[in-house]
Amino acid sequence: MAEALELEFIGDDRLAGFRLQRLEVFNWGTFDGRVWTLHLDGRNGLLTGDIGSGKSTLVDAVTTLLVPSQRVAYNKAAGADSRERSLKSYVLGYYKSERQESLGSAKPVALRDANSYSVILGVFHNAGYNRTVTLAQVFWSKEAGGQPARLYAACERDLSIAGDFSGFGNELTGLRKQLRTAGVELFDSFPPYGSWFRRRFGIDNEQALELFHQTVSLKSVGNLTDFVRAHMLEPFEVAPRISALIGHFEDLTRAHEAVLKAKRQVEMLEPLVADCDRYQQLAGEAERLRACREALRPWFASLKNALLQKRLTALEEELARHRVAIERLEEQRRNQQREERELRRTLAENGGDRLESLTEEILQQQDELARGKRKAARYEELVDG
DNA sequence: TCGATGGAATTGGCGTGTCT
DNA sequence: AGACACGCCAATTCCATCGA
Repeated sequence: MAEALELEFIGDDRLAGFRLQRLEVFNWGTFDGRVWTLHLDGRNGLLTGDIGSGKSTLVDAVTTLLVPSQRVAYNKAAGADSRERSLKSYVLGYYKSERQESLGSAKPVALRDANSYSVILGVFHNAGYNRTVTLAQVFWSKEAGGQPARLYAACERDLSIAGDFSGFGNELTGLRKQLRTAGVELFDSFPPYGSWFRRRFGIDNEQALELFHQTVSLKSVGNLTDFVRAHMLEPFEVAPRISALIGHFEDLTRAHEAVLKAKRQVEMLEPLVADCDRYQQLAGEAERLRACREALRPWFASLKNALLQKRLTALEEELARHRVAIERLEEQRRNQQREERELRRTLAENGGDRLESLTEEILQQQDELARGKRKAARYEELVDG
């Protein structure tokens, strides 16, 4: 059934942006038992085939890689009943229904059982920036009858199912370890996986993927206006938008008031700043003058010191001069003493003793004379009396 | 339109392996 | 031996879908 598919290339668009390079599926729907690869090399492709040959199965593989699971509705492209296709049906490989004789109800027949696992892998390449991103998802049955468990894997290089998603033994833990060692990012849920590849692909809006999903899986668009409204326009909530506008306006008003207040504050503070500057200048000046005043005493002391030194020198010179004068006078005195002694000696030698006795005699005669005069005067008085 | 339902995502607990 | 990362599991919450 799967072999009946054909892929032909139409046109050759400019290979800009991230484009699907290769799609690989393993145990996906009716693509059973080996790795099935679709080489697109980033070009547009036209998938043709008979009814039920697996066209939408491949398209759903791409959808599953890029769209969160709760959004995926596998029945859209096939236009079939919602119960016909599900993730479980792809993983287990339902290919027909068998009417059960005992119950009379239809039961799907699976290609695989719960012991197998499935891998879908897409390699995307951006020729403009030479970047490659591989997205892959691994599915396995956790419990019989339940929904398949899944592991999301993403890596910024070219991976393949044969090279990276096989040969790990029976346990999924081995696969986790193997992928982690190879530098592959693993995710347990879609949101982190989705944001990982959206960041790499440069898709900043989740709605873009929603639109992609809708356009991939829709066969016809009944009402274009509704379609555009539902999938291409952001939902527009008026009330919160208005309240946000009012809030924004109030914010602006508050900001304006804050600016005015700040301006007033600046105006009021500017003289203060000038005063502060003036104060600082005056304080510096006062400090400088104070230091000068402090320096006056030593300055004058040094001046006085210099003057005193000068005076000391002058006095020392004067002292020396006086010493010389004293010496000279001393010499003179000694000479005169010698002369005096010479004269005395000469005097004594030339009757000096006689002169002395004559002097004594003169003094005695003068005393005698005075006594006589006093007696005469007494006599006169008595006579008269 | 609304409640029921089921699946997906999230969160917290527990066990295990690895590294220091 | 203890700290830490990781995986697994169960309980809970969230969300989309379906049917009355």
